[in-house]
Amino acid sequence: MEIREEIKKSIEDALKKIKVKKYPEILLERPKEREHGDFSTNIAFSLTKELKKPPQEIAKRLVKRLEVCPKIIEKVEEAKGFINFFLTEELLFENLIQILKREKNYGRSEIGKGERIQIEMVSVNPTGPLHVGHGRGAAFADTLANILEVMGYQVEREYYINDIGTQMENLGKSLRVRYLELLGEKVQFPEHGYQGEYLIEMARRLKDREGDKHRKEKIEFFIQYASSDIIEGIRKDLKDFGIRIDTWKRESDFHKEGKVKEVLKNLKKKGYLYEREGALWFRSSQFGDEKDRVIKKKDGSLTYLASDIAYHEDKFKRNFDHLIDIWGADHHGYVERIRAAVSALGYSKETLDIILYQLVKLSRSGKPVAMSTRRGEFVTLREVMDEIGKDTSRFFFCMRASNSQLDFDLELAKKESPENPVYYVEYAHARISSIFKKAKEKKTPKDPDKSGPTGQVKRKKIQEIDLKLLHTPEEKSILRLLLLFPDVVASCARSYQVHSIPNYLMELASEFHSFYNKHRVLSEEENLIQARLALVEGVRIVLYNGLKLLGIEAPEKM
RNA sequence: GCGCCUGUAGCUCAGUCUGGAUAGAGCAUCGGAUUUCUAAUCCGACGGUCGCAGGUUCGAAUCCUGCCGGGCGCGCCA
Repeated sequence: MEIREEIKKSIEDALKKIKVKKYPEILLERPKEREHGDFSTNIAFSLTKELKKPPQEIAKRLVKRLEVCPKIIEKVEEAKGFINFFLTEELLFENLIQILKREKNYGRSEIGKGERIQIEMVSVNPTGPLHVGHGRGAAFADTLANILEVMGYQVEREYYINDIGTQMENLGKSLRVRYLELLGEKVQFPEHGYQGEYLIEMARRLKDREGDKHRKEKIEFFIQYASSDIIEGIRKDLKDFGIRIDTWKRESDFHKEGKVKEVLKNLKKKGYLYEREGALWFRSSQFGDEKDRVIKKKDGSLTYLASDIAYHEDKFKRNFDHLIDIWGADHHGYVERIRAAVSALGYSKETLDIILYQLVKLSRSGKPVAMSTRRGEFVTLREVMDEIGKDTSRFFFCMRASNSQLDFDLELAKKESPENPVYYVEYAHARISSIFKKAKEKKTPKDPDKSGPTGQVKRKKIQEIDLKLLHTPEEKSILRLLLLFPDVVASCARSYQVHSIPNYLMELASEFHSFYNKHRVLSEEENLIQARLALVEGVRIVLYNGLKLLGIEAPEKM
């Protein structure tokens, strides 16, 4: 990152020298072709209009005036109007040393400056177990949170529980019916009831434990029983899926504490509420929403919007620097009304970002798996975890951009074959660990420092290792890729995306496997062994750090 | 009907924000590689009118408009 800044600055200096004052932001991209260098800029193209010269000419003039630090840049060239920069070996070696020194901290940065970010994640209604789609949201949110933490933000992960309202009523009614059915009564199933198998099982557990003593119990009992049972299940699912939740907020608390009433009063005072057709409306259309929204129904009960507004106001009052809501795409109709509410309450829209993730299309060996929440037919996160495993599932969930649908083939994910990218990355890590194990065995008692695992590489004083011995194309490729890792993480943090991490790891694993096939680490030549051990240790550290961001274990052997 | 997301190789997708070099991977298919650190690996080949049509531009997968296909949502359900 410092390197990019350094190059940018030198370009700016050169621009000044040729007396160009106005220019767009200088973009450094990573060229597709190796011959085009490590970084390149198209700045000359953007100046053609102003200077009325062809890009080649502008680029040539710039190159002539460019003064770059020779420790970083070995060569600068003009090619078809582009300016290409080639990094020095020295820099690549220095970076490897940094990786070995910083280990788990390689890739970290202080860009976040300790700013506080609150992430609202998962927040599924406790009316049933988490399903695959929620798993994607959870894996995505958790990974993004990890990335932001590594970038120096203080992240608070929060789950908001809608534990009251119509849906809870329906849940309670449904459980009651299932319970009474088990006691042999014939009862009409509620119209909007939850038909899932899990409620029948829940009823059975209740009956097995406590018999028929709840036969005459009021609906509140069943709501209470069902929701706490489900919430416990959700907590356990998330925990086993490696998702950390720092704070659990309950909708009912906002009511109890009078915060919902308070926020309504506030909105009313500002003139953003009005009555029509017996209901109370929020004037959200005034803030960019398509239409106004009901906030209190004709029957006097409040909609979820009311408490959601109170919840968001509560977030603002807790003084976070940024707020991020991560929702399933099926909630996108909700985005504008929440943003409207934020504006209406007088808070900055910029502080709140709402990220939507698209749904998961589940299949098995290419055949789609039908899902319907209404009929209670869905594949739960628990089932996926049991069948596929936490790590593989998390990798798949984070592999695709969040705003495109995710195809998830259960059979493919389960396969331990080349079709499955997860093993490919893990295998690279395991192979490296295995090299170190071997190296340790080779160690002779007379000369314990000659070769060995990480500890030995470090003890031997990294500076003494002759990294210049790493000169093959495969080794160079790896060194260049390692240099990119901090950039990849930073770019994820900027764009609130995570899929570049798995993609990067696959690329790094691929470069490593190529190297491994062509060259031997534990060769005859002691200095070369040391240099290569340092190199693969660098790869191992980066693979480890990347997998860690995804919440995945890095296996020592497979 | 309206709104959001999406359409790139046989399949799954990067690349689109910030327009640039012959459009990249993986899988599948075909052909090869291991007496040596894990073959869950490697090397090579094949494969694309970037949904379609216009427009802007020296230059468009990328920006604009229209159309077509897929997903999701659409006033007192969440």
